[in-house]
Amino acid sequence: MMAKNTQKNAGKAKSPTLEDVALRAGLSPMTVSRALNNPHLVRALTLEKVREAIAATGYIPNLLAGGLASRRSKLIAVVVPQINNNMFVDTVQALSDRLAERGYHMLLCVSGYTEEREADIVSAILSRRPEGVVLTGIQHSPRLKRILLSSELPVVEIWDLTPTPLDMLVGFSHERVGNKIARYMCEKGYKNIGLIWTEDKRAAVRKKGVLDVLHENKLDAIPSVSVPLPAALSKGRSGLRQLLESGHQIDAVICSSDTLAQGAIIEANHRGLKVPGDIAVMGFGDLDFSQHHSPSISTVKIDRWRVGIDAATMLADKIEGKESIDAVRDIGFELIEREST
Amino acid sequence: MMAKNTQKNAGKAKSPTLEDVALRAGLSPMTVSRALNNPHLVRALTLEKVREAIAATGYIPNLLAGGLASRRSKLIAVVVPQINNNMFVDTVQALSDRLAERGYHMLLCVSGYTEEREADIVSAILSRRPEGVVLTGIQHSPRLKRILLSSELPVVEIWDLTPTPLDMLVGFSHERVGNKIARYMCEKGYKNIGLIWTEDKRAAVRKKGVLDVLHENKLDAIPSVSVPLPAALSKGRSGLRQLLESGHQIDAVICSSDTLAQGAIIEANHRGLKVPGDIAVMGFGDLDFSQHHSPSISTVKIDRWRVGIDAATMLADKIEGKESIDAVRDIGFELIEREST
DNA sequence: TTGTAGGCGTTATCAA
DNA sequence: TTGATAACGCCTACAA
Repeated sequence: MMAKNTQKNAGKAKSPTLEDVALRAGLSPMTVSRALNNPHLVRALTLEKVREAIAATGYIPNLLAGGLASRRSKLIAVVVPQINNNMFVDTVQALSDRLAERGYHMLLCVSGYTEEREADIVSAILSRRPEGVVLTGIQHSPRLKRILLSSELPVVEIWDLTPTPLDMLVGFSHERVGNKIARYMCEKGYKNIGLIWTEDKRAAVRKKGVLDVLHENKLDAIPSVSVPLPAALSKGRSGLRQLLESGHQIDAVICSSDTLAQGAIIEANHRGLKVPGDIAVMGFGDLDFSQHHSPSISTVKIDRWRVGIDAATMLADKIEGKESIDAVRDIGFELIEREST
Repeated sequence: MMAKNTQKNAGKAKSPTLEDVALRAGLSPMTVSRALNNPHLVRALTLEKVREAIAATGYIPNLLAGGLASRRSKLIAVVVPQINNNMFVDTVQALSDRLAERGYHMLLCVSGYTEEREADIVSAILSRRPEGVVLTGIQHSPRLKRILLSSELPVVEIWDLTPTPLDMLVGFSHERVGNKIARYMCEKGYKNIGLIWTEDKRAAVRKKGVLDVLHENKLDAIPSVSVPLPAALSKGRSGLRQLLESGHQIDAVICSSDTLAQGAIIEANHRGLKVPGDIAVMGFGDLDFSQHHSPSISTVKIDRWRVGIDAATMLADKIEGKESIDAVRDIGFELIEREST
């Protein structure tokens, strides 16, 4: 297959361009471009020639050039604190899938849990000229807010709720989740409740929601163990151990995630304590295993998939000028009672 | 802040360009570009002027333009069958981290488990002109191989092993994993072994590795339950149930993943069977929970993090002309004996 | 150490 | 329905 390169760079086999295709098809580059991007503006026969020429040359469009000229990168930046987190990962996958359907590619960035790093990462990623940004949470550094606002990019914040998002939002109220869990535990009659909690901000809001309601119900001085991120089964075990060995009487523990809850249950069983007979365990997240664990784990279910789908859809719609009705979407949550409580 | 736009587009506030920065700094665009990309070629005072002008204009480089001109996109395409898989997700995170350190961004694509879709996705992503590609596994469609080979891009295949990779590779031998597991189980004296296995290709190779050795040891007609992807705790439970109810005598089960193993253990306990007393359980992957489960789960550990780190490093090195010694890196694996066997 | 000229591969725009 | 022309914003190569 002879390379039909222009004279100048006879050496390096550069990948074929629109011009190469046009030459081969006996058309102008513009017509080929049109055939690719607006086929309905091109005669069927021409389309056919273009198809043939593309196949023959092995042409692959250059979206760097295309994006530069059209000012449409078809790129969405997605920023999450970490990928290897059971809660986020389903959302990311949903985002990726739906964005692909809509013709966008996903640039995935990991920000860790500090606002400064998030700001650095987003400002770096803006040089790719993404057409939209997905941010996790509603807490961002002032610098990041400024950059994003002045960029006028569509932004979706996910996994939290506020009446005043940067732009759009899909999430739920962590405080209300906490309230609901606490109310439920009180109604079940638990009197000596302990907490095993990770240290991130959203979890802290859920904790506040829990404590507020417990206090309303005259339950004070709630023993609480704080464990570092990431939430892991081992920390659920050590958390319960600490709680029990602190000398408090405990008839129930509320955990900031199902993973911790699973750890607590395993530790309880290991010590010969029955769940929920001797000690009840409540989780959060409704992870895959919670339903099928033994005992099955009471928890709060978040539609993680929907968060991703909605975020991608809202973004794509806004980019394409289809203004959707709601800029703030509360997807709610559902408390699921199972065997562990 | 007056916009110093050129006359033509007085309307839309376009984001500032190198030229805007240059004007403000009283320099040429080229010098500003140099200050950004090769600061050591620029006088300190000039550098300072540039910094000031960038801050004042709020300049954000345009990597679409930069990439087009320099033919360096600083983009790496990463293709995995699914993100929400406990095995891949750590590797992806490691990839993302290390690539960021090296100055690359990650374009993450989900291919599912079919070769055709993988080929479609990669050929689409090539239009972003990535400088390297990470592919999961060593099975690819002929079309994809052709495209990749003719693109002359650095490619790293991960999570499997072959003496003849497309380009570079970091992984391990699934067959040898299977061999080792089977040998171990035989040495422990288990005679009535059942299998609970998912259906993906790499798992199938491990299964073959297991069966080969079992047959060598005169263990034939191994009862085996096949479960659909994704591996989930529930399928471990139902898998064991099927195995037990099929009428076979079972003193041990080997599972294609720790998640299935955990499910099997839970099901066993649920039925009043002791693990490993009545039935031993072997997993694969050494997931987070395996060590802290009760009983702790015997498994094979893969350094998932290292796969990502190495893949990113090999790619970056190759792109930057630092040829590394080994194009094929076998990271091996480690059988970890724990309580469940 | 800095600047000039030209081109990277595509698309918007307008003309034919 | 197709084509010519001029950007898009930056960098390579070379000149000063």
